[in-house]
Amino acid sequence: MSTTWLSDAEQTAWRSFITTLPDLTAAFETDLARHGLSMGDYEVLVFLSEAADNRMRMCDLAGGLRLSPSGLTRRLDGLVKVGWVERASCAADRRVMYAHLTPAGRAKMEEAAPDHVASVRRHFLEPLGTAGVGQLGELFAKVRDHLHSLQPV
Amino acid sequence: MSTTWLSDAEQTAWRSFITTLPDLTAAFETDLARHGLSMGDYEVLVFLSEAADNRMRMCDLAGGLRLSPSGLTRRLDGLVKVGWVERASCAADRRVMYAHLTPAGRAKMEEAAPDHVASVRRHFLEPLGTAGVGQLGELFAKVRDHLHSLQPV
DNA sequence: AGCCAATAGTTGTGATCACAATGATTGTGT
DNA sequence: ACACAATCATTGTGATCACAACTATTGGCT
Repeated sequence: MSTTWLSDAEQTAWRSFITTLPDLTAAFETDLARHGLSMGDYEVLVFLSEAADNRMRMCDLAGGLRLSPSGLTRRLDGLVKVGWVERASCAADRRVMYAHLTPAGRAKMEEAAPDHVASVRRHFLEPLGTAGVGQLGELFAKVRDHLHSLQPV
Repeated sequence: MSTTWLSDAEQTAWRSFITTLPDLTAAFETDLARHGLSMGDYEVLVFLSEAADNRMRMCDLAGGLRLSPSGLTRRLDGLVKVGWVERASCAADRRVMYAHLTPAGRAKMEEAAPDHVASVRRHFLEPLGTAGVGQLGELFAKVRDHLHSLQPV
């Protein structure tokens, strides 16, 4: 039925989703803060650590992180200041700046990653259960595909 | 298995979840912006419209919205400025300020709500399918209960 | 070659939010 | 009655982010 309102089942599902999200991300942020990292910082390190040569162009990184160009510029400022990332210009295209993970950045990343994984497991995956994890993956894959089909990247 | 890393199934589930979320909320924000509302504003109106006498104490509202007291104060400033909410002091306890939904605020809320519901349905519930909606509700209810059992409100 | 649109990154500005400090009021314990 | 802790809301300050404007560079088109 496609009325203007939600059915009871839809209502409870939507509410449990939308009310749980802030608490869930707050739990992740709190756990990561013990390493002096925000989730935003951590995700930058993850992207760079998985990239070829531990570096990415700013625009690609911004796209992957769903950050605006200016947002990434300022986020990187912080990471550069503490020495986990450095900027490197590109000889082939002088418009381009690379964000490059430093050894210190990689060390910080490897220090924090196990705790973060444990945090995700403890606050999220574990309560879902093995079957629930599989369901969750399928559900959000559907949502993602639907979003991308409407608003192609 | 509780290793330091995620299994493939966990990995794909977690990634599809964490990468879809920003796009999903962006879709909701975009749709709501057609009414001049942010999701934050909209949720304030929802809470007040469902409260007794269309009003709530600031501290209760902040708790419900998962906002800090200062965050709510500033968010309310904006809503008061456009006339959708007004502040009212409490005779019984003069520390307390009520946030009170105005008729204009209720009208704005009733104008935007059907579109927002349609947005939620279109971007989220519909791709999930009927069975998926039920699964989602159960999954996040488990996560919520787990979070609250660890960090009681 | 030369013009011009497209791309890459930064900076100015304003919005949103949290933390800490402050002021005002309430309630509790003695 | 009175002191003191707790509660409620706001303000000062700083962090994060997006949008718009800007500079620099590149690549396509004539």
